[in-house]
Amino acid sequence: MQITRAGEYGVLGLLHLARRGAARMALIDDISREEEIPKSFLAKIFQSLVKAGVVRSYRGAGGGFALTRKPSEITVLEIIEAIEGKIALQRCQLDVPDCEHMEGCALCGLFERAQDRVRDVFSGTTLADLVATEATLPAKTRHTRKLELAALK
Amino acid sequence: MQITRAGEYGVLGLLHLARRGAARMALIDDISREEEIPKSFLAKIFQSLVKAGVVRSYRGAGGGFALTRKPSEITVLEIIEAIEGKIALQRCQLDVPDCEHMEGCALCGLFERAQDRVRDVFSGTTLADLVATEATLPAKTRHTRKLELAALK
DNA sequence: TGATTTCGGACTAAAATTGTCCTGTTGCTC
DNA sequence: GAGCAACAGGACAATTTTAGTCCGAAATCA
Repeated sequence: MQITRAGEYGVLGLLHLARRGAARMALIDDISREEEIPKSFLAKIFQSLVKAGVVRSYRGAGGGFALTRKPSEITVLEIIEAIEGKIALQRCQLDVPDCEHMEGCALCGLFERAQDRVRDVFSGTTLADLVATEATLPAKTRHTRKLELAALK
Repeated sequence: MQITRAGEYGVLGLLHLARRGAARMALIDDISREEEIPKSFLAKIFQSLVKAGVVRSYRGAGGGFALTRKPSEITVLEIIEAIEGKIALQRCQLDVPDCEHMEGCALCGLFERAQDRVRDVFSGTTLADLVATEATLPAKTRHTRKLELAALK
């Protein structure tokens, strides 16, 4: 299992929330429009994040989503695993023992080490870190970036 | 892109060659039987490895495959990337600029760091290392392992 | 020549990804 | 409590990727 769009969109959506300050609410509709993520797909993704306790949802008029914690207390690992399940480079590494390789499985050990490095990186990065990084980068809108890419082709 | 069976089978196949000593040849047919990998799939995988210069092929009667270098000079990274292309956690990281995220793409930077850690692990491990690791592990045949797993269910 | 073995491309089935859609359910406000 | 606003959740569908299969051709050896 790798990082799919679902995971990417999830981080992007939460990043949106993190940017607008602590407990401010936002509508799925607004997030999807501003981040250019398909609305119904994002809605589905946020359901997982609610279940995982990363965001709270408020129904009804005036509702929306808000982070349950400070951005500095939410790691990227937590977000991605809430959406995609445990990160695994290989089926070897999944919960249920499902690997039936050769002797003792030297390969599984290797995959496990690689995967642990990935988890290290993701667990060591919070939403607050990403927001801070953004601030140091040239602020291009996603739309501008798209135009640039189109021009390259 | 993650590690698929193709990559796994490739490493397993080469490991088989590495175990039987330096330049000894082996038939696809034997490797596939002993490692329990579908033959025509493995054949296809080995074609990529030939192209990448990791193994040499000899056609005709008495032919087969042999490593072109010592197992200690062949890294797992090289094998996997020969088969699956460059390892990338996300389309962001692929050759062609294909990412069109928001401002400056803090996420892409993060994915890149994670992916670099994976490549570190794989480029730091050679076939010889894997063979050595196997020697320290309880030698179970793949078949035995399968039976154990079946018993767990 | 004939047996053996890889080469390479076309093809296919199954699974995962990436969505859409529709029918709730909840909660707010008048 | 009527009606609207917003999320919840399941069924469904299109596309892409994975995981192979198959077969004819080319090379090599005896």
